[in-house]
Amino acid sequence: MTNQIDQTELPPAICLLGPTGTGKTALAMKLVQEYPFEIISVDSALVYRGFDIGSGKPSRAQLALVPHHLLDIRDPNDPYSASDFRQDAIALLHDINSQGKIPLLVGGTMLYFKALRDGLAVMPAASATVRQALIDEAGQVGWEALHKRLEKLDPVAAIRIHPNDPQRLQRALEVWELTGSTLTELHTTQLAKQGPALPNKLHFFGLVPNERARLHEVISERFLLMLQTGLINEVCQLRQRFPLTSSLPAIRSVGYRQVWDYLEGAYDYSTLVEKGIAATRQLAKRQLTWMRSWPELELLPISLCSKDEFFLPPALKAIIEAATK
RNA sequence: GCCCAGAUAGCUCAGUUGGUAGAGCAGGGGAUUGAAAAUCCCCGUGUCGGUGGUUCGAUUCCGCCUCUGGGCA
Repeated sequence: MTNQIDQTELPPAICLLGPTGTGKTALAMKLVQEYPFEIISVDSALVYRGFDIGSGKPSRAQLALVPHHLLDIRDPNDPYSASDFRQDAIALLHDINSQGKIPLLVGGTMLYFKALRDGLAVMPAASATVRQALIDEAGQVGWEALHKRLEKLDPVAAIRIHPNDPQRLQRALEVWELTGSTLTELHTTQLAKQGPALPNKLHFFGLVPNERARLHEVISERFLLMLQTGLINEVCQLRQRFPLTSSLPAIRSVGYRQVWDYLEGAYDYSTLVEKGIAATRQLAKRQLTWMRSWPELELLPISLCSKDEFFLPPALKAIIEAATK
Protein backbone atom coordinates (compact mmCIF):
# COMPACT_ATOMS: atom_id res chain seq x y z
CA MET A 1 0.00 0.00 0.00
CA THR A 2 1.71 3.20 -1.08
CA ASN A 3 1.20 6.61 0.36
CA GLN A 4 0.42 8.07 -3.02
CA ILE A 5 -2.71 5.99 -3.34
CA ASP A 6 -3.71 6.97 0.17
CA GLN A 7 -3.39 10.63 -0.72
CA THR A 8 -5.89 10.34 -3.53
CA GLU A 9 -8.39 8.64 -1.26
CA LEU A 10 -8.13 10.91 1.74
CA PRO A 11 -9.38 14.49 1.84
CA PRO A 12 -6.61 17.07 1.88
CA ALA A 13 -5.57 18.46 5.23
CA ILE A 14 -6.44 22.14 5.48
CA CYS A 15 -3.61 24.41 6.60
CA LEU A 16 -4.32 27.90 7.93
CA LEU A 17 -1.26 30.05 8.26
CA GLY A 18 -1.01 33.70 9.13
CA PRO A 19 0.87 36.26 11.15
CA THR A 20 0.22 36.73 14.83
CA GLY A 21 -2.90 38.70 15.63
CA THR A 22 -4.98 37.90 12.56
CA GLY A 23 -7.53 35.67 14.25
CA LYS A 24 -6.36 32.22 13.20
CA THR A 25 -7.72 30.63 16.36
CA ALA A 26 -11.09 32.33 16.03
CA LEU A 27 -11.42 31.16 12.45
CA ALA A 28 -10.39 27.61 13.32
CA MET A 29 -12.95 27.42 16.12
CA LYS A 30 -15.62 28.57 13.75
CA LEU A 31 -14.66 26.03 11.10
CA VAL A 32 -14.69 23.18 13.59
CA GLN A 33 -18.29 23.96 14.38
CA GLU A 34 -19.30 23.60 10.75
CA TYR A 35 -17.10 20.81 9.44
CA PRO A 36 -15.67 17.53 10.77
CA PHE A 37 -12.27 19.04 11.45
CA GLU A 38 -9.75 18.15 14.11
CA ILE A 39 -7.22 20.88 14.93
CA ILE A 40 -3.46 20.44 14.97
CA SER A 41 -1.63 23.48 16.34
CA VAL A 42 1.43 24.56 14.34
CA ASP A 43 3.06 26.81 16.86
CA SER A 44 6.46 26.67 18.51
CA ALA A 45 5.34 28.49 21.67
CA LEU A 46 2.00 26.80 22.31
CA VAL A 47 3.75 23.47 22.81
CA TYR A 48 5.07 24.60 26.19
CA ARG A 49 3.20 23.98 29.42
CA GLY A 50 2.46 27.14 31.35
CA PHE A 51 2.91 29.36 28.29
CA ASP A 52 -0.67 30.54 28.22
CA ILE A 53 -1.21 34.29 28.32
CA GLY A 54 1.88 35.37 26.41
CA SER A 55 1.48 32.77 23.69
CA GLY A 56 -2.16 33.59 23.08
CA LYS A 57 -3.14 30.03 23.87
CA PRO A 58 -6.88 29.36 23.63
CA SER A 59 -8.63 29.38 27.01
CA ARG A 60 -9.53 26.23 28.90
CA ALA A 61 -13.17 26.77 28.04
CA GLN A 62 -12.35 27.05 24.37
CA LEU A 63 -10.17 23.96 24.48
CA ALA A 64 -12.87 21.98 26.24
CA LEU A 65 -15.17 22.88 23.40
CA VAL A 66 -12.65 22.45 20.59
CA PRO A 67 -9.60 20.32 21.36
CA HIS A 68 -6.26 21.33 19.85
CA HIS A 69 -3.42 18.88 19.39
CA LEU A 70 0.23 19.73 20.15
CA LEU A 71 -0.53 22.10 23.01
CA ASP A 72 1.16 21.65 26.39
CA ILE A 73 3.28 18.74 25.25
CA ARG A 74 6.63 19.96 26.60
CA ASP A 75 8.05 21.56 29.70
CA PRO A 76 9.61 24.89 28.72
CA ASN A 77 13.06 23.72 29.78
CA ASP A 78 12.80 20.87 27.26
CA PRO A 79 13.14 22.35 23.75
CA TYR A 80 10.87 21.26 20.93
CA SER A 81 11.98 21.30 17.29
CA ALA A 82 10.77 21.33 13.71
CA SER A 83 11.70 17.68 13.44
CA ASP A 84 9.71 16.80 16.56
CA PHE A 85 6.80 18.66 15.05
CA ARG A 86 7.00 16.77 11.79
CA GLN A 87 6.93 13.40 13.52
CA ASP A 88 4.13 14.38 15.89
CA ALA A 89 2.04 15.93 13.14
CA ILE A 90 2.32 12.91 10.85
CA ALA A 91 1.25 10.57 13.64
CA LEU A 92 -1.72 12.85 14.30
CA LEU A 93 -2.68 12.97 10.64
CA HIS A 94 -2.98 9.19 10.66
CA ASP A 95 -5.03 9.20 13.85
CA ILE A 96 -7.40 11.84 12.57
CA ASN A 97 -7.80 10.11 9.23
CA SER A 98 -8.62 6.85 10.93
CA GLN A 99 -11.38 8.59 12.88
CA GLY A 100 -12.92 9.71 9.62
CA LYS A 101 -12.17 13.36 10.38
CA ILE A 102 -10.27 16.00 8.45
CA PRO A 103 -7.04 17.50 9.80
CA LEU A 104 -7.02 21.29 10.20
CA LEU A 105 -3.51 22.59 10.81
CA VAL A 106 -3.48 26.09 12.27
CA GLY A 107 -0.57 28.26 13.26
CA GLY A 108 2.14 30.77 12.55
CA THR A 109 5.33 28.75 12.73
CA MET A 110 6.15 28.66 9.06
CA LEU A 111 9.23 26.48 9.39
CA TYR A 112 7.05 23.77 10.92
CA PHE A 113 4.66 23.94 7.97
CA LYS A 114 7.63 23.75 5.61
CA ALA A 115 9.19 20.83 7.45
CA LEU A 116 5.90 19.00 7.22
CA ARG A 117 5.44 19.76 3.54
CA ASP A 118 9.00 19.19 2.32
CA GLY A 119 10.46 16.91 4.93
CA LEU A 120 13.85 17.31 6.54
CA ALA A 121 17.16 15.75 5.60
CA VAL A 122 18.29 12.94 7.88
CA MET A 123 20.46 14.67 10.43
CA PRO A 124 21.34 14.34 14.07
CA ALA A 125 19.30 16.10 16.72
CA ALA A 126 20.83 18.96 18.67
CA SER A 127 23.55 17.99 21.09
CA ALA A 128 23.73 20.21 24.14
CA THR A 129 27.33 19.22 24.84
CA VAL A 130 28.59 19.85 21.30
CA ARG A 131 26.76 23.18 21.19
CA GLN A 132 28.21 24.27 24.49
CA ALA A 133 31.69 23.30 23.35
CA LEU A 134 31.24 25.41 20.20
CA ILE A 135 29.98 28.37 22.20
CA ASP A 136 32.95 28.09 24.53
CA GLU A 137 35.30 27.92 21.59
CA ALA A 138 33.67 30.92 19.94
CA GLY A 139 34.20 32.79 23.20
CA GLN A 140 37.92 32.06 22.87
CA VAL A 141 38.62 32.50 19.17
CA GLY A 142 35.51 34.32 17.93
CA TRP A 143 32.82 33.23 15.50
CA GLU A 144 34.82 34.55 12.54
CA ALA A 145 37.43 31.90 13.20
CA LEU A 146 34.76 29.21 13.29
CA HIS A 147 33.36 30.53 10.02
CA LYS A 148 36.83 30.17 8.50
CA ARG A 149 36.87 26.57 9.64
CA LEU A 150 33.52 25.98 7.98
CA GLU A 151 34.90 27.50 4.77
CA LYS A 152 37.48 24.73 4.66
CA LEU A 153 35.09 21.93 5.65
CA ASP A 154 32.05 22.96 3.63
CA PRO A 155 32.62 25.95 1.33
CA VAL A 156 29.09 25.81 -0.05
CA ALA A 157 27.53 26.15 3.38
CA ALA A 158 30.06 28.82 4.34
CA ILE A 159 28.87 31.00 1.47
CA ARG A 160 25.27 30.55 2.48
CA ILE A 161 25.80 31.07 6.21
CA HIS A 162 26.83 34.59 7.16
CA PRO A 163 29.77 34.91 9.60
CA ASN A 164 27.49 36.90 11.90
CA ASP A 165 24.91 34.11 12.13
CA PRO A 166 26.13 32.12 15.13
CA GLN A 167 23.09 29.90 15.28
CA ARG A 168 23.47 28.45 11.79
CA LEU A 169 27.25 28.39 12.04
CA GLN A 170 26.95 26.41 15.23
CA ARG A 171 24.55 23.96 13.64
CA ALA A 172 26.75 23.38 10.60
CA LEU A 173 29.76 22.63 12.77
CA GLU A 174 27.67 20.53 15.15
CA VAL A 175 26.49 18.31 12.30
CA TRP A 176 30.06 17.88 11.13
CA GLU A 177 31.25 16.88 14.58
CA LEU A 178 28.41 14.45 15.14
CA THR A 179 28.44 12.74 11.74
CA GLY A 180 31.68 13.50 9.96
CA SER A 181 29.57 14.69 7.04
CA THR A 182 28.95 18.26 5.99
CA LEU A 183 25.58 19.97 5.97
CA THR A 184 25.81 20.31 2.22
CA GLU A 185 26.42 16.58 1.77
CA LEU A 186 23.48 15.73 3.94
CA HIS A 187 21.20 18.25 2.23
CA THR A 188 22.07 17.37 -1.34
CA THR A 189 23.40 13.84 -1.68
CA GLN A 190 21.13 12.29 0.86
CA LEU A 191 17.80 12.25 -0.83
CA ALA A 192 15.92 10.31 1.82
CA LYS A 193 13.62 12.44 3.92
CA GLN A 194 13.20 11.61 7.54
CA GLY A 195 10.09 9.79 8.64
CA PRO A 196 7.10 8.48 6.72
CA ALA A 197 5.51 10.31 3.81
CA LEU A 198 2.45 12.44 4.41
CA PRO A 199 -0.85 10.57 4.32
CA ASN A 200 -2.76 13.68 3.17
CA LYS A 201 -2.17 16.35 0.62
CA LEU A 202 -1.88 19.79 2.17
CA HIS A 203 -4.07 22.68 1.07
CA PHE A 204 -2.65 26.00 2.23
CA PHE A 205 -4.64 29.10 3.13
CA GLY A 206 -2.92 32.31 4.21
CA LEU A 207 -4.57 34.97 6.35
CA VAL A 208 -3.22 38.31 5.23
CA PRO A 209 -4.27 41.56 6.94
CA ASN A 210 -5.40 44.26 4.52
CA GLU A 211 -3.49 46.98 6.30
CA ARG A 212 -0.21 46.72 8.08
CA ALA A 213 -1.06 49.75 10.22
CA ARG A 214 -4.21 48.05 11.48
CA LEU A 215 -2.28 44.89 12.28
CA HIS A 216 0.12 47.02 14.32
CA GLU A 217 -2.80 48.44 16.29
CA VAL A 218 -4.15 44.98 17.02
CA ILE A 219 -0.70 43.83 18.12
CA SER A 220 -0.35 46.73 20.57
CA GLU A 221 -3.78 46.14 22.03
CA ARG A 222 -3.09 42.44 22.44
CA PHE A 223 0.23 42.89 24.19
CA LEU A 224 -1.22 45.47 26.56
CA LEU A 225 -4.08 43.09 27.30
CA MET A 226 -1.63 40.26 28.01
CA LEU A 227 0.11 42.45 30.58
CA GLN A 228 -3.22 43.42 32.13
CA THR A 229 -4.27 39.80 32.42
CA GLY A 230 -1.14 38.69 34.22
CA LEU A 231 1.68 37.97 31.81
CA ILE A 232 4.32 39.12 34.29
CA ASN A 233 2.88 36.90 36.98
CA GLU A 234 2.80 34.00 34.53
CA VAL A 235 6.53 34.35 33.91
CA CYS A 236 7.19 34.56 37.67
CA GLN A 237 5.33 31.33 38.17
CA LEU A 238 7.15 29.64 35.32
CA ARG A 239 10.42 30.59 36.98
CA GLN A 240 9.27 28.94 40.20
CA ARG A 241 8.04 25.83 38.49
CA PHE A 242 10.76 25.05 35.95
CA PRO A 243 14.56 25.35 35.82
CA LEU A 244 14.62 28.09 33.20
CA THR A 245 17.42 30.15 31.71
CA SER A 246 17.31 33.02 29.24
CA SER A 247 19.01 30.92 26.57
CA LEU A 248 16.16 28.40 26.28
CA PRO A 249 14.09 28.67 23.09
CA ALA A 250 10.90 29.02 25.13
CA ILE A 251 12.26 31.99 27.06
CA ARG A 252 13.53 33.58 23.87
CA SER A 253 10.04 33.75 22.46
CA VAL A 254 8.24 37.03 21.92
CA GLY A 255 6.88 38.62 25.07
CA TYR A 256 8.44 36.08 27.43
CA ARG A 257 11.94 37.27 26.60
CA GLN A 258 11.04 40.89 27.29
CA VAL A 259 9.25 40.09 30.57
CA TRP A 260 12.24 37.99 31.61
CA ASP A 261 14.60 40.90 30.96
CA TYR A 262 12.27 43.26 32.80
CA LEU A 263 12.21 40.93 35.82
CA GLU A 264 16.01 40.76 35.67
CA GLY A 265 16.07 44.55 35.91
CA ALA A 266 17.37 45.13 32.38
CA TYR A 267 14.80 47.86 31.79
CA ASP A 268 11.69 49.53 33.19
CA TYR A 269 8.02 48.85 32.57
CA SER A 270 7.50 51.32 29.76
CA THR A 271 10.51 49.86 27.93
CA LEU A 272 9.05 46.41 28.42
CA VAL A 273 5.84 47.55 26.76
CA GLU A 274 7.69 49.16 23.88
CA LYS A 275 10.02 46.22 23.28
CA GLY A 276 7.31 43.60 23.62
CA ILE A 277 5.13 45.30 21.04
CA ALA A 278 8.03 45.88 18.65
CA ALA A 279 9.12 42.25 18.90
CA THR A 280 5.60 41.13 18.05
CA ARG A 281 5.44 43.42 15.02
CA GLN A 282 8.78 42.07 13.83
CA LEU A 283 7.52 38.52 14.23
CA ALA A 284 4.46 39.31 12.13
CA LYS A 285 6.68 40.85 9.45
CA ARG A 286 8.82 37.71 9.22
CA GLN A 287 5.74 35.54 9.05
CA LEU A 288 4.43 37.62 6.15
CA THR A 289 7.79 37.27 4.40
CA TRP A 290 7.43 33.50 4.51
CA MET A 291 3.92 33.73 3.14
CA ARG A 292 4.82 35.92 0.15
CA SER A 293 7.00 33.22 -1.29
CA TRP A 294 4.79 30.30 -0.28
CA PRO A 295 3.84 28.24 -3.33
CA GLU A 296 0.16 27.60 -3.96
CA LEU A 297 -1.01 29.67 -1.05
CA GLU A 298 -4.69 30.56 -1.22
CA LEU A 299 -4.78 34.11 0.11
CA LEU A 300 -7.56 35.22 2.45
CA PRO A 301 -7.50 39.00 2.97
CA ILE A 302 -8.52 39.90 6.52
CA SER A 303 -9.87 43.32 7.44
CA LEU A 304 -9.29 43.12 11.22
CA CYS A 305 -12.06 45.67 11.67
CA SER A 306 -14.53 43.85 13.87
CA LYS A 307 -12.72 42.47 16.84
CA ASP A 308 -15.46 40.29 18.26
CA GLU A 309 -16.97 38.60 15.28
CA PHE A 310 -14.95 36.74 12.74
CA PHE A 311 -16.29 36.92 9.25
CA LEU A 312 -15.83 33.65 7.38
CA PRO A 313 -14.76 34.60 3.87
CA PRO A 314 -17.15 33.09 1.30
CA ALA A 315 -14.19 32.13 -0.86
CA LEU A 316 -12.77 30.04 1.96
CA LYS A 317 -16.12 28.44 2.56
CA ALA A 318 -16.45 27.41 -1.07
CA ILE A 319 -12.96 26.03 -1.22
CA ILE A 320 -13.35 24.08 1.99
CA GLU A 321 -16.62 22.62 0.90
CA ALA A 322 -15.08 21.49 -2.34
CA ALA A 323 -12.05 20.15 -0.54
CA THR A 324 -14.04 18.29 2.07
CA LYS A 325 -16.42 16.62 -0.37
C1' G B 1 12.39 88.71 35.11
C1' C B 2 17.69 87.17 34.81
C1' C B 3 21.49 83.29 33.93
C1' C B 4 22.91 78.56 31.77
C1' A B 5 22.15 74.37 28.55
C1' G B 6 19.49 72.34 24.63
C1' A B 7 16.50 72.48 19.78
C1' U B 8 19.68 67.65 13.82
C1' A B 9 15.80 61.09 10.84
C1' G B 10 9.33 58.55 13.69
C1' C B 11 12.41 58.30 18.93
C1' U B 12 17.30 58.94 21.71
C1' C B 13 21.49 61.37 20.30
C1' A B 14 26.49 62.11 17.63
C1' G B 15 28.79 65.41 14.20
C1' U B 16 30.44 69.12 10.70
C1' U B 17 38.04 73.46 13.28
C1' G B 18 32.18 76.96 7.75
C1' G B 19 31.83 73.23 1.74
C1' U B 20 23.91 71.01 3.17
C1' A B 21 25.14 65.18 7.94
C1' G B 22 25.35 59.57 10.65
C1' A B 23 24.75 55.87 14.70
C1' G B 24 21.44 53.00 17.84
C1' C B 25 16.33 51.99 18.26
C1' A B 26 11.70 52.00 15.55
C1' G B 27 10.04 51.03 10.46
C1' G B 28 10.44 48.48 5.36
C1' G B 29 12.38 44.35 2.15
C1' G B 30 14.84 39.51 2.06
C1' A B 31 16.86 34.75 3.80
C1' U B 32 15.19 30.55 6.47
C1' U B 33 16.67 22.01 7.00
C1' G B 34 16.32 19.47 14.79
C1' A B 35 16.38 26.99 18.84
C1' A B 36 12.33 29.28 14.03
C1' A B 37 7.88 33.67 18.61
C1' A B 38 14.89 31.78 16.79
C1' U B 39 19.08 33.64 14.01
C1' C B 40 20.87 36.65 10.27
C1' C B 41 21.43 39.98 5.65
C1' C B 42 20.11 44.63 2.97
C1' C B 43 17.66 49.66 3.06
C1' G B 44 19.12 56.53 6.03
C1' U B 45 17.28 63.75 1.93
C1' G B 46 16.26 65.04 7.04
C1' U B 47 13.09 73.17 5.64
C1' C B 48 20.10 70.31 10.97
C1' G B 49 13.70 75.26 15.61
C1' G B 50 12.50 80.41 13.10
C1' U B 51 14.60 84.82 11.30
C1' G B 52 18.32 88.51 10.18
C1' G B 53 23.76 89.24 9.73
C1' U B 54 29.09 87.96 8.50
C1' U B 55 30.86 84.96 4.25
C1' C B 56 32.04 82.99 -2.43
C1' G B 57 29.24 79.59 0.74
C1' A B 58 25.96 78.89 7.27
C1' U B 59 23.09 73.28 9.92
C1' U B 60 28.07 74.98 11.85
C1' C B 61 30.12 81.72 13.65
C1' C B 62 27.21 86.29 15.56
C1' G B 63 22.37 88.92 16.85
C1' C B 64 17.27 88.57 17.80
C1' C B 65 12.79 85.49 18.35
C1' U B 66 10.09 80.89 19.74
C1' C B 67 9.94 76.45 22.50
C1' U B 68 11.99 72.81 26.23
C1' G B 69 14.92 71.54 30.51
C1' G B 70 17.83 73.31 34.84
C1' G B 71 19.37 77.23 38.12
C1' C B 72 18.80 82.19 40.50
C1' A B 73 15.26 85.58 42.06
